[in-house]
Amino acid sequence: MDNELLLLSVEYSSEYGKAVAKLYDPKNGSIVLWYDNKGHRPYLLTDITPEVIVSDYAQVIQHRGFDHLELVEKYDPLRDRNILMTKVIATDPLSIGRGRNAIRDILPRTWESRIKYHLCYIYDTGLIPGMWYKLVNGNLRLADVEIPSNIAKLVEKLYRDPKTRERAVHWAKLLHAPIPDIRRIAIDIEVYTPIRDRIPNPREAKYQVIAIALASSDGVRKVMLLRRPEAGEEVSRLSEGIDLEYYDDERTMLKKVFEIINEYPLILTFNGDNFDMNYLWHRARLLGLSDKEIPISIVYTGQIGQVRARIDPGVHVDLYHFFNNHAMQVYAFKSRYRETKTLDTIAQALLGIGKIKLTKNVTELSYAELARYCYRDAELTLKLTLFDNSIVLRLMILLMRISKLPLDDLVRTGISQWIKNMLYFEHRKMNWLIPEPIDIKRLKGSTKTKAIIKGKKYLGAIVIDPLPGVFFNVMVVDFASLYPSVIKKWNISYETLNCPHNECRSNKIPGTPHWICTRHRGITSELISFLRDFRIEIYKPLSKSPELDKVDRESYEVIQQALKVFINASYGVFGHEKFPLYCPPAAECTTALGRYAITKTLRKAHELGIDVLYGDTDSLFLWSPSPDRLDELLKWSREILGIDLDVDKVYKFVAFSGRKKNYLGVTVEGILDIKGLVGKKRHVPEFIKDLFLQVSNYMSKVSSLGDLMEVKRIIHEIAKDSYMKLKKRKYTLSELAFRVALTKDPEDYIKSTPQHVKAAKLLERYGIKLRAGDIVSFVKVRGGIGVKPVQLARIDEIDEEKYLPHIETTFRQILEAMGVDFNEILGKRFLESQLF
DNA sequence: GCGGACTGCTTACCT
DNA sequence: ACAGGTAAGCAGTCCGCG
Repeated sequence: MDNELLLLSVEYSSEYGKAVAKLYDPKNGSIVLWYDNKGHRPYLLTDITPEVIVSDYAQVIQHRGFDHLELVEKYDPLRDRNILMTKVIATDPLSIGRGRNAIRDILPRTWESRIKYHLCYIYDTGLIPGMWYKLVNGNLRLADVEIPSNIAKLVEKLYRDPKTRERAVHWAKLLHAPIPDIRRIAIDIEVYTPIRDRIPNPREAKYQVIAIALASSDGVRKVMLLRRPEAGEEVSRLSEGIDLEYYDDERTMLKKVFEIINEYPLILTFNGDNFDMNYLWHRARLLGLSDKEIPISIVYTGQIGQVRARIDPGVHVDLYHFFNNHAMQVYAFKSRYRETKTLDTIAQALLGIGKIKLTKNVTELSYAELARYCYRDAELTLKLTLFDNSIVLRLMILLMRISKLPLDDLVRTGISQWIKNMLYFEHRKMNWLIPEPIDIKRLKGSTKTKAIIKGKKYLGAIVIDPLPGVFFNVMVVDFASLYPSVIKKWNISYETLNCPHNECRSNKIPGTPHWICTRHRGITSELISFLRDFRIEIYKPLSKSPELDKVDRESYEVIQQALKVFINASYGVFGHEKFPLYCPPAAECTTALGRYAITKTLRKAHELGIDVLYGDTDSLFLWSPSPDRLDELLKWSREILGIDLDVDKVYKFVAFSGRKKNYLGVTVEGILDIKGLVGKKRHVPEFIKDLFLQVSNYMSKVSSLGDLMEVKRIIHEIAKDSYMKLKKRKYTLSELAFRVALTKDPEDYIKSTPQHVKAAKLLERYGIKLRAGDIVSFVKVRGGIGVKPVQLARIDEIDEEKYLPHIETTFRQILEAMGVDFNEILGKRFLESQLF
């Protein structure tokens, strides 16, 4: 790895008027800047010929940013033909498409004119963020990557066609290039505020920065403090080994922190875009520092209120955005921090430590207290990238390589941007014209199936009605990555769907009137195939292989996770109207084929005499299938259907309540698996969850029908007990609280006012304002509007009767699975006699 | 004016 | 700013009722 540099980011330097690459040099842990040296310029494409531009659109030529015109040939994937287009080249990105009179707005039709310049530069140069480069004669050259022999063999086996194999090898290199542990520093600031609980406005930056904490991967543990007489005694070092530096002058302190920022390739913050970096920039300006002295620049993105703090020469990684990415929460971190998204909750979930709890305002803290508090935040921010062998940073680098996005863009955008960029990169690589959404819409038509849910665009998956009851020895088989597999096998892509060739029209997708191209391989189909194959055939098995050592298994696991993020969203984006390659009929075909696969398999199972108890989208629950027949079914699926069907789980028993997406099972390993039962839902009161947990524990020990009878008795006991406790007010308010999330701000509920919103509005009268995303804790009370937020309720106001139906449904779901009526266990009469 | 039947809204979940 | 399908509880409305 001599002299190799890792590409972290590509940006447009308005100072130099050209693209600049930011590369990481692991030798000294610093940033190397590289400026474009080929005179690459921003441009757009149009179908207007140069002659007509000159004659009819002279404003283009006269535009202050106009450079020149070129005629280029492009492949138009929607019409399957090569076309000539005019490339209008400008001197700067703004002239192409920002502000009044941009060239984009002069011409009637343009293509590729909304692509950010720095991304356009990546597509044209083929630079891959996250990869290693060498500086050769002033140019960046991709460093070669050695693929381990076991992987190379697998790739060779999977891909026979030489051209495809070459592409596969390229992907393998992306995934296998070494990942360095990048030197980084986390920053957190505290600001003086005269009013308690009021967050200072960074745009005004009216108050002093009183503390700046720094925690770095190379051992910096420091807090810079502004001298304030009221903050008590000056300590130079905290017992935890944190150095404290005192400054009389805020301006000097900021200059010092900027010097430190300048030295690091990666600057980590938690919400630094909106607060810390934003505040520092405005404050530094207010204190008279010049732009040259401030390594931060504030970029207002298109969206209102969305601010981005750029740092030079390093890269600013705001972890708040990354950890709020839905895909990361669901796939990579298994919903370990689903509800709230503060530094405290995320750190608590992933690191096991939270923020320091304050009882006073930061302004009232002593130097030591303030430093400790502030440092903890910086430390947590740093540790979020250090835990599990820097898994978060490793994941980011892999995601950069797959998406081709610079690190700063990657951490701030969601999966649809990642997939978009990956596909755009591929289009440009093959000299394909990137289609405009309107053209896809016009040429591909609309969806033809009817969704079950009102307001949805097309029919989705099938859920088989479960047979209520308890079943022993249940085997769950499922298709490995059903939708991506379908997309691969049936060549689904926006351009292959309803393609312009007459001979393809008969290649219908079952259950739809759509057809798929037989001439060409679809671009999205091929790309998703690679990601799918690499995950399913290579990295997932290897990550579990006992023959490999722990370090290898772990690194394969990260690769597997990174691929999963893309694969799992690969179908959904085509049904998402904001996705620039939005193509709902393509998504419709994918689900149609998913239904086709599951129904065919269901039929085959029947033929083989296997009882199917339940199924959802891509899975079937088989009741005690004989090994021969099971094997035959799996083989049939692979050979005839062409999709891998595998055994996913084996249950000792499963209890189906008769409702869809609602069952409880215990695996042969003794793991309790609960799906969709209310007792598990986040919002139900703690005391009900606890009752449910008690029953679940007994359930997990069940191994015979006799045991089930015992469970019935226990449910009776637990329920009776709970009624008594409820009546005697033995539960605390907190145990009785429902915890429901606001999906919008309270005032935005127009059509109806749900209970949690009523509670939130009551709270508002006491000056506690809840917003979208916050969780409202409320209890049910007698009189008034029937609910009160826990903060305002008293235990004697509780309306016990309103809790009974909730206890009932919780147990009913379990009891109905056992074929027992709830009233049989605890009849209504019992309740009336006992309770009221 | 009141209650049951119904629809619609909202949330949390499943794949 | 990935998708659709399902369960549950409550809000709001309609309708019939001398």
